[in-house]
Amino acid sequence: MRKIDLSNFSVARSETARDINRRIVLNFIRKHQPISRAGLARRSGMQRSTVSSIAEQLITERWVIEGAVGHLPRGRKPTFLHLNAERAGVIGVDVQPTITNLAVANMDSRFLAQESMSTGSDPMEFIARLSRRICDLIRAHPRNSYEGIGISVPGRIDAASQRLTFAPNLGWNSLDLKTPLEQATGLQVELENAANACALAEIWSGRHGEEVSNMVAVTVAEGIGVGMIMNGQLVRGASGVAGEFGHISLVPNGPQCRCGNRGCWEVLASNSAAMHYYAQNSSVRKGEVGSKSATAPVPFSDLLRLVEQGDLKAAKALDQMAHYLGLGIAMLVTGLAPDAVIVVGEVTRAWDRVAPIVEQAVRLRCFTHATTRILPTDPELHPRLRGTIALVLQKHFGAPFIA
Amino acid sequence: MRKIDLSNFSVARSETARDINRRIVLNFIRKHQPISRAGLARRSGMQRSTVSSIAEQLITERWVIEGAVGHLPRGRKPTFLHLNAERAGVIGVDVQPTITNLAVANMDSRFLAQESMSTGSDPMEFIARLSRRICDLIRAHPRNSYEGIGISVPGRIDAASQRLTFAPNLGWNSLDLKTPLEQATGLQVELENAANACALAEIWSGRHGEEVSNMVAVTVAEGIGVGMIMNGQLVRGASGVAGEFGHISLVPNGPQCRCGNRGCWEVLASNSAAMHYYAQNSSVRKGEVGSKSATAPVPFSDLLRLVEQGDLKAAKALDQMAHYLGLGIAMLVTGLAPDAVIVVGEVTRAWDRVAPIVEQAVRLRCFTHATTRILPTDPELHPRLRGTIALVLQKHFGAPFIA
DNA sequence: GATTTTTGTTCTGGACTCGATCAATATTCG
DNA sequence: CGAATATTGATCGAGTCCAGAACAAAAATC
Repeated sequence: MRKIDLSNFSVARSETARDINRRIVLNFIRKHQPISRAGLARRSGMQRSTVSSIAEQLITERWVIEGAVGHLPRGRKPTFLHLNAERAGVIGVDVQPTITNLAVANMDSRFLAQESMSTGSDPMEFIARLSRRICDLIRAHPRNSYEGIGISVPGRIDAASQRLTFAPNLGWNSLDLKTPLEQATGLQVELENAANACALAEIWSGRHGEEVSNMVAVTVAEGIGVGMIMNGQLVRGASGVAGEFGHISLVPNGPQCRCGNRGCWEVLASNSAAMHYYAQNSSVRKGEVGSKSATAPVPFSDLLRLVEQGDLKAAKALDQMAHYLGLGIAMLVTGLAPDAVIVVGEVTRAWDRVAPIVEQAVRLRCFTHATTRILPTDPELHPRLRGTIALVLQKHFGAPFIA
Repeated sequence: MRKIDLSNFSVARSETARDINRRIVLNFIRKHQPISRAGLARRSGMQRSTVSSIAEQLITERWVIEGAVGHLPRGRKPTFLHLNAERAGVIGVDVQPTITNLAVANMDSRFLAQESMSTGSDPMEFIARLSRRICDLIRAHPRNSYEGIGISVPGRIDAASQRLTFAPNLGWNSLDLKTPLEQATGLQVELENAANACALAEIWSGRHGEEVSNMVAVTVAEGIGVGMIMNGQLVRGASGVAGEFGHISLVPNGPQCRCGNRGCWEVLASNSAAMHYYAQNSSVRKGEVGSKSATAPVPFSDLLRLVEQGDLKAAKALDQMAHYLGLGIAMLVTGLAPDAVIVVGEVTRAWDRVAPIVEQAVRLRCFTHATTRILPTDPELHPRLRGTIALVLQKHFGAPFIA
C-alpha cells in the first residue's frame, strides 16, 4: 500500500478508467500475443464489449494490429491481435567511459541496428558528435516515427534538473545532456543511470516470471553500480543517488578507493580490482604479459582470455574478484531480499568459473535462505543497450500515474 | 513508473474513479483539516460539484464530519470538514521478546489507552492471554466500532501465509498469530515486522514533509531491524525478509553472531553490544556494578542511567555502540539514499551524546553528501505502537490498488 | 439597494464499464 | 441435411462518475 503524495498526484477524470484498462490490455497483448479479444476479456476480467472498444482504439492508434484468424474446435473463429512492432522506432545510447554504443530498436525491443563510437573526454564535443550520429541513424533507418531516445550513463541523474551529476568515471560534472540532444533531434530524451537501466530492462524483458517484482542489477566494470527494482518500480532515492552499494566498505582498512573510504566493494570486486590482483600476483615473477604489467595493467578482456587459456595467475585474480563480488551480492541479498540479482558486465563471460565462487560466498553469508537467484546477463544481448530501450518504452507500458 | 503485475491486478470499473478521488479527498482532509469543500476543490483540482458529492458520501459513511463555519472577508461562509476521529477505534499490539504493549487509538492515531503485559515463552499461551486482554480493552473502551488490530513483531511475516516466520529473538517459528486472534476478537489483524511498522508510522505521521517518500527506520534493541519505505511504499522483498541489514558483516572476523557470521552490524551496535562492551571494559576492574557483571550483564536501561550519572566506562561502551551504529547507518545512506533515517529504541534517550558520533561516522563514510537526515524518535511517543496503528489505518488512507 | 465575491447545490452532457442481446461462424448430433 | 450448441465480436441500454454551467445562499462593498 502506497502513501498518496499530495504534492504530486493526479485526480481521476472520466477518461482515467479507460487509461487504466487500456494499459492492462496493452500489457496482456504484449505478454500473450497473439491473443483474441475474447481471450483478453477472459484473462483481464473485463467485459468483451469493453475489450472490443479498447482494441478498436488501440488499432486506430496503431499500437495493435489484427493478424490471422485462429482455429477453434467450435464456434466463430477469433481474430488475433498483435503488438505493432513497426509503430515507431526507439533510439538507445549507452555511454561508457571509453566507448558509447548506439542502437535502433522496434517497439518490441528488437534491435534493427547497432553501432559504436568513442566517448572522448570533452563533453560538449561528445554531445555534438552524438547528435550527428543519432540523426544519421534515424535517416538510415526510416520509421513511421521515433518514440524517443533512452540514454544510460555511468553516473547519477538529478531528478529535478535531469542533469548528469556525479559521474566520476566520465569526469563530467553537472552536465545537461538532455536539452541539447532534444533540440538537435526533436525527440524526447530519457536519462538514467546504467545500473538502473539494466534493472529496468530485466524487469521488462519477460524472461523472469510475473511474480518477480523485486530485482537488483549489478553492473561490474571499472566500478560497480547497483540498480534496484522494488515493488515493480525503480528506486532512485533522494536526488537519484540510491544504489551506491559499490562504495560500501566490506574490508575496513582495505585498499584505498577514489571515494575516500577503504575496502569499498568496487575496489575489491570491479574489473579494475581483478586487474590489480593480477598485476600484484605477477609482479613477483614478471614476463607473463610482458614488462607492461608494472605500468599499464592488462585490460580485463585480456585477463579473461588468459583465464580461458589456463593461466593460473589470471584465474587466481579472477577468483579473488569473484569472491568479493559474492560478498557484495550477499550484502544485497541479506539487505534487500530480491527475487533475483542480475549481473551485468564482462565478468559474465567467465560465469562458469565465477558463479560457484559467488554462490558459495552468498551461501556462507546469507542465513536467510532467501529464494534469490543470481543470474548473469548474456553480453551478446547488450543488456545496457536493452536498458536504454526499456527506458523509453516503459512510459507506454507502465502502470498509470494515479493518486 | 511501475510495471503492471499481470498476475495480480485490478481492472478499472465505473466506480474506480470515485475510489481514487475519494482517497485523495480523504487525505487532503486528514492533512489540511479543517478545510472547506471549496478549499478541497482548489487544492485537488477537482470540480466543486465532484468534491461535494464525495464529501456527502464521506459524511454519510461517518469518515468526515461537518464542523464550524469559517469566516471570509467576503462571500458565503465555508463549512469546515474534519476527519471523524471517533469513527472507530484501532487496537495496536507491539510484541517484544519480554514485554508486549497494547494500545487503543482513535482514527487520528491518538492513544486512548495503553497497557503492557509480559510476553512469555509459550506462544499458544501468549495468544490466549493476548486475546483476553484485547477483548477486555475493547470492553473497557467502547467505540462505535473497531477497525482492526495491528501487530508488530520482532520477526518476519511470510506474505502468502501471513504466518510469523523467522523470529529468533522470540524463539517462535512458523506461528499463526493472525487466525486465532481474528477468531477470538472478530476483528481483522494486520501483522508486520516491527521495523517496517515503525517506518510506516513515520511516513504516515505527517512530521516529515510530503516530499519525503524514501525513508528507513532502524530499530535498535536486542538486535537491529531495518524497515524501508521506497517510493512511498513499504519494501518487503521476496518472502518478506527484506531489511536484514542487521546481519551484514561490517567487521570481518568480528564477534560471532547468532546468524553464523562474524562482525554483523547488530553484534556491534545493538543494545546487547553496548552491554557487552561495558562488561568487557569493567571486567578489568570489577565492582562498579557489583559482581553480577561477569554473569548477568547490566540491562541497557541501567547502562544509559550510568552514562547519565557520568560513569566513564558506561559512556565509553555507549560511544562504541554509537560508532558502529553510525557505520551501519552510513551503509544505509550510501546504498539507499533515503530522505531520512529514523532511529527507534532506548538509545535515543541518550541521543545528545550518540548523535554526534553517529553523524561523524556517516560523514566519514558517505562521500555523496546526500541530504539524508538522521532523526531519533521520542520513546515517550511509543513509535512501535504508533506503527501498529498505522498498519491498520493505511488501508483506508493509502493509494488505491489499481492496475 | 445594487454589485461583487465566495460557497455549496443542482442539472446536463460526455466518457466509460457492465451486462444483455444479437449476428456471424463453425462444429456436432439427431 | 437440418437443428442444436458453442464461441466470437458488435451493438445497445443502464448505471456510475466527472466536468462545467447555472443557480441559490450568504456576506461584504460600493
